[in-house]
Order: sequence, then structure tokens, then C-alpha cells
Amino acid sequence: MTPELEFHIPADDVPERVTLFADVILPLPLPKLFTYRIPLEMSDDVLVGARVLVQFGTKKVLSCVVARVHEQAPTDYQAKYILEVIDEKPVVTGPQLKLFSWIAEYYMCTLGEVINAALPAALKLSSESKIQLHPQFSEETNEWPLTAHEEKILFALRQKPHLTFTEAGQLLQLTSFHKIIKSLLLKEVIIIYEEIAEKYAPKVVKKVRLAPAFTTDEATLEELFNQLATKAKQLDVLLKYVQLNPLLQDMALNEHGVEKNLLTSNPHLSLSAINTLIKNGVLEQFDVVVSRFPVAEGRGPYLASELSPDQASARDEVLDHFNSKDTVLLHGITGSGKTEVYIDLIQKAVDAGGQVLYLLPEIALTAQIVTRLKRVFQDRLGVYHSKFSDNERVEVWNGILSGRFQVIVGVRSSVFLPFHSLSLLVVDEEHEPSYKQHEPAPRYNAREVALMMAHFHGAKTLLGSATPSVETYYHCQTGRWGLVNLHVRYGEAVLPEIELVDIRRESLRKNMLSHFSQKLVHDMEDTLHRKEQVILFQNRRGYSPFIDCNDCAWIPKCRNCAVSLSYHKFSNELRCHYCGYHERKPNECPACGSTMLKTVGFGTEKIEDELKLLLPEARIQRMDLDTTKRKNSHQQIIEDFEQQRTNILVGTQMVTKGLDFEHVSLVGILSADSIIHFPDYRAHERAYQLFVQVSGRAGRKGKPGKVIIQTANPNQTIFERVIENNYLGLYEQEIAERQKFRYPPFVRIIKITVKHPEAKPCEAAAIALAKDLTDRLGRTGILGPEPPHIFKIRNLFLQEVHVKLDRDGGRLRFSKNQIQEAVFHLLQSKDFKNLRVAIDVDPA
DNA sequence: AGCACGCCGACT
DNA sequence: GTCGGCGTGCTC
Repeated sequence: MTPELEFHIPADDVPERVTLFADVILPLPLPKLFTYRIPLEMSDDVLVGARVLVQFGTKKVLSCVVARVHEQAPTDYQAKYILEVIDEKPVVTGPQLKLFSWIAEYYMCTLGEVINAALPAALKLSSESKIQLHPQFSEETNEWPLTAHEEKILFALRQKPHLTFTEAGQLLQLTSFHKIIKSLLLKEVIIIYEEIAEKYAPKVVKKVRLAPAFTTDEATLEELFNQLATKAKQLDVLLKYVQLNPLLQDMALNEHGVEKNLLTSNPHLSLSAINTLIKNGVLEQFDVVVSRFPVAEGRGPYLASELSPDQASARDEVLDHFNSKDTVLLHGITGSGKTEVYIDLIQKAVDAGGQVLYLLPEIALTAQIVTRLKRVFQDRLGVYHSKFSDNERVEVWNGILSGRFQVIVGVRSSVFLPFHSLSLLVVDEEHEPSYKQHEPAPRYNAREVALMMAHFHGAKTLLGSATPSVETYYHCQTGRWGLVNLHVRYGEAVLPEIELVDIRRESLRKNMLSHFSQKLVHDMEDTLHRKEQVILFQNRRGYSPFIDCNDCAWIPKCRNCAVSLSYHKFSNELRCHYCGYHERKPNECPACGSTMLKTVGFGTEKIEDELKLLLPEARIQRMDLDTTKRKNSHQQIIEDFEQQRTNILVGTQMVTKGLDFEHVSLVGILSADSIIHFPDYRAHERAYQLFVQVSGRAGRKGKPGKVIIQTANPNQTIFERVIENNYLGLYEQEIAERQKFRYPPFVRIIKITVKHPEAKPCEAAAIALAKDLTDRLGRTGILGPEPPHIFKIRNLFLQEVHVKLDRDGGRLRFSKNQIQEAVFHLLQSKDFKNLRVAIDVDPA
């Protein structure tokens, strides 16, 4: 026996005492990972996907996510130690890390930016500098004279154990309080330390229960009641308590207690009696951490949805396609009941033990749809909405990690949630432009991210739309994705009748009442007489997009952006829709003093206003960004309309999605033209989608609906397509043009926006960039630079360079690298300072 | 993104 | 003469 063998100890039993290192993702726009040293005692605790605390730079302490653990000590710098392990278990899953890397690479941003967008704010910890009294400081021994400002800080620190820098700044009302802090530090009056505030706060409920001594047996309890026989008020409280919590049946129930609220808010009980009972130790108070998404009481059996024969066969076709394809498009007209098909498929996935993500555009995620899903999936359903508080987000996040939520219905950002075993993704309204995030990075499209998630999880994706995007339909046509049609309206509902009104002709005939054709007004009156409802769509908020002076043609412009200011009558303000700048509407023209300032064009607010005059009996509600800012206002407006407390709903895009109103029989599109002539290669596709979506609001549940489209030019093929419900016609035309003029899906577009506070350098930088890109990638496919339609936003001039890349061929990675290098060089260049560059892959 | 180090105008 | 402006560059 050789000594080696004799003394051999299996490696599993005694871990090697090698120093481990962790590459971490900091939530910052930095292009690389940072390597920290793992203290030996933490060797077993630092897990990939968990958060750790590190010092970054000279003082800041931040939480970051571990991406990799390894043994390679960095050679060219000294790694700092990880300070603390925050999570015992990963908060970011393996598939998520893969996905985040893909997003960073595909959308040309940093992993830090992805993590930053992905994690709820409460999971991102960072330290704040605070000051407190120096432990050795005392007034007597202090030998330094203090200034008035310094005394002020000292005084504050005697009231409060510590101050944040901001608090100190506010206290002194000085912009430069730093020097005072410095001086106090030098005089050893204070010390500075970094504190990391816990941001997530669990929801705590105050409860009360009987002190355990009284609940040993029924006799003890009875004795207590006897003792309190003369204290009527206290007895009332106890009787209520045992009524709410039936101890007499089971003493063990006492431990759970009842919510203190249930007693204190009861008008028949005396608050002081409750407090006396607590004070005397009869009742004890305790805190319980509860979920912000309480489990529904009495969870019943799952409610199976009933599919119509058409829906059932669509479902079967989808499943059939899934045998050979990962992605299927369900092309179903409005009202065909796509949701039922989704629910059925989600149900199947859930029964098989998989997780499901159901994506919806923001405005389509309404209480209507959540209620419907809750009925089926009950407490296994999690909702992820942008109006959720950060604490709620953390609970959804953790609920997925823990397995509590199996189905998530959510908006764009729910693609970042920590799924570990997705088996199905549903992207409803897949054509929706709002799936694309514009600002800030990562400028991702949730539909594309969903497809990649499916890839990493080995899951299937179901896309759904009544008006699929041209790209998606193309992939179905080439056979890459499956296509299932559902073109029968569910129930007796029939497609609405669509009528065009030529507003130019009507105007000549003096048949227009401001922005309303007589036809539209008559039909609205009819509809209201029949006790039915109207939806009016106008794709512009505010009262008018601008005002102008009748005498000198002066138009108020935003001081920060290259746009005219919109007039908002309610607040009597001129507002910029791009930067938020606003001012009072002047009564006279600042240029010539004329009082003849008139509004030009019209938005939802003006429509609402004029409607009040035209139909004084009608109850009108407006739904746009301005009326839905408060958390529940959106819901309230929908509810009022649903309950027929309002008759006419005037709104922007918001009125077009996901709302089923039973009594709407007339839909009016006030001006179709601005939508059709939008300067974008997708304008026709978008216009078609919008018209079909709006029209879909009319005539559900057996009532034939009517749609009136007002236009200055009714002889456009797009209207024919809408009226005939001819999606294929639109698709054929669009795809041919996309091929001819090299647009997606035949090429990929990357938009590079150069921003600079001055016009000239902005242009010069953009020209330099375009030149560099041409040198690197060749002449074809580099377009611009040219200023965008709105060439200045928030005091930054803009120039755009578009790069078109062939979709086939493996040059994508190479081209992106070249772009990244070109941009990097531009930003390094000494010729251009104050430059900012934004890269947008697949711009919407 | 912070934050520190580094070079030019208005103040004790 | 200093204080302090914010322009550049680094952070494991």
C-alpha cells in the first residue's frame, strides 16, 4: 500500500481551501462583470443568482447579483472581498441569467442595465452616507470652536442619532454643506458611515389573542368570564373575540388570534375596554407578516372553461402544431374568444406542472381579465402590473421563486420574473407596439424576449392577435411558425358594419358640426335613444395640438423640445407632451399683442367639450393619459362605462384594447388620416390594426355594431381592407413593399440616435458616425444621418443613423460589434464632448 | 451611475 | 492667494 493511497481523503469530504472568486453584475451601465474575492468562511454560501453586498469604488456599498463563481484570481488588480451574502437562495434563476445575457447582447446594452430593469427596486440595495456623533465627542473635552452651521448640525444630532447627507443639506439650506461636514469630521465631532436601508417591508397585521394562561382549559376560560362579569364593556370584547375565533370548539385556535382591527373598528365595542384588556394582560398583542396577495378563502375546485366547437378545434390545432413547432400564432378576429383558448391551454400546462407566463399590453391588463383568470387559477395566479408598488413586486417575484404562483399574467416587464420551469408563454395582442420599451435601455421587445425565454426553458409560445404583425405572419407563411385561424365570432355576435364619411365633402356641403359629421351626430343620437353606448376614438390627447395667433401666425413652442405646445383647456395650460414643460395659456399673443389666439386641430378634450354641447343629455367620460394618472382612475372609468353610468367614452388608444362592453353599438373614429399618414414604414399596418381594434369594440354579444370612420380621403385601399376584414390583402401588400424596400422581416434595423445639446456638433458627430459605420460595414445599409421628425427633445438635439442588416447570414454578431466599436470611438473622440448615444435594436 | 482627481474664474 | 466650478476617467 502506497502512502498516497493510505492518506488519500476523498475531495468531497474536505473542501479544498482555495480562495474562490465571484463575478458579479452591478446594477450599473458598465460593460463588464466585476470580480470579488469570496472570504473563506463564505465559500459555501455564495451562490450564482444570489445577491451579495460589495463595496464599489471608495465608499458606496451595493448589492449585486453573482453571475459566476470560480478560482481564477485576477492578475492585474487586487480583488476586494465580498462583504456579506444577502440571499441564502438565488433570487435570479439559471434560465434568467442566460436570458439577461441574451438581452444585453441582442439589444446592445450592458448586463447591469438589464439587471437594473429586471429587479424590483426593493431588491436593489445601496448604501447611503450618514453622519452621527463621534463616539468620543463631548462638549467638555472638545477643544475646537464650532461655527454656527456646525453647531446646528451638532444640535440636530442630539435630537436624532443620525442624519443623512440630504437631511444635513436641507437643515443648513446651503448648496455646499460638504465643507461643514468635512470640518466637523476633522474636529472629531462626527463620523461618517454607510448604511444600507432594507427597502422591502413585509406587510404586518396587528393581531390580538387571549394570554395563554387563560386558554389551558375551558374552566380557566369560564373563570375569566366570571371575573369580568361586572366589566360589561370588557366582557363584550371577549365575547366578540370568542365569536370571531371559536375557542370553545378548539382551544388551539387561540394561538392564531384575530386581527386587532376587527375589534377596534367595531362601533359596538369600547376601544378603551380593548386597551384595558391588553394592559391587564388578558389579551396579548402580536404581529403577523401577511402576504399582500392573500390566499382566497375556501379555494374551490378549478373551474374548467367551456370551449365552443370552434374554440376547441383551434385549441387542438395549436396543440398539434406544438408537436413540431415551438411557436404558434392564433389569428382570431375580435370576439372569437381567443382568451378561452388561452385559458384552456394554460390550464393544461399548469396541470402538467409547468409555469405559464401570459403577457398582455399595459392597457389590456384590466380587472376584467384578471377576474376571469382568478376564477380559474385562483391563488396560483400572480399579477404583475406597472402600477404595483415595489413591495408588491417583490412578493410576486418571491411568489414565483417559492412556487406559490404558477401562472403570471403581466405586462412587458414580467419577462424579467424569476421563472425556473416555464412550459408555456402566451403573448396576447402580439402586434402591440407597447411591447417595445423605448427608453431607457434595455430597449427590448417583450414578444421577442418571450420567444427567447421559451427557447431557454424548452417551452412553447402562443402568439395571439386579431391583426398580427407583418413579421409574425411572415414567419407563419414560411412555415417556421404554426398558424391557427379562429375566424368565427363567438356567440351570435356579427362583425360591425363600417361606414366611411368624407369630411372634406361634408365640410363643403356645410354638413360638419365642428369635428363631427352630421352622420355621426345622428347615429350617436339614435344609439343613445336605444339606451346603447358610444365609443369615440381620437388619437390625440389635450384640447388641441397647438394654438396660433390669427394676426401674426405665432405658434407657442416648447422651450426644451422642437414641438408646438398642446393646449389643455381644463388646466388652461400649454403643455409639451415630450418633456412635461407647461405654462399658462397667454390671453394675448406675446409677439404682436393680438387677442385672436385660436386653437388648431383637436384632441380628446375638445371632443369631450363639443360633445357636451351637441348632446347635452349624454353623460360623457374621457379616457386618456390625463384622466387615468391616479392609480384607480382607469378602473373607475371602465367600471362607470360598464355599468352604463356613462353613455359615451371618448379616448385615445386606451379605448381600443381588451375591453368588452356589452352595450356599445357605435364606434366613431374622428380622424383616420393622421394615423394612416404617420411617417413610418409601418404606418399602414398600424392604421389597419388600430381601425380593426377600435371597430372590434362595437356590437358584441348579439347586437350588430356600427363603425363610422371620418376621413378626408375615403378612396384609400386601407379602408377597403378594414371594411372587408381583409387581413391577408393587407399582409400581401405590406410584405411585398417590405421586401422591395428592404424592411423587416427581410432586414434587421438598428437605430442609433446621437444626442447633443447643440445642433452643429450633433450633426457633425452623426456624420462622423455614419462615415465610420460605412467604412466598417460597407455603403449599403447605412442610412442617414438625418434629424428625426422631432429633432430636439429635452434640450438635446437628435440625429439618427439607421443600419439595415441582412437577416440571413451570420454577420449579425460581427455587425453589432462593429457598431459598438464605432459608437465607442465616437464617444472617446476629443472632437465631440457631451455626446450621448442610444442604440435601439428593432426600433418600433 | 457615482465619485474622486484635476485644472481655471470670483471671492475672503 | 483660496474655494469651488464641473470636465474626464475609473470603479473589481
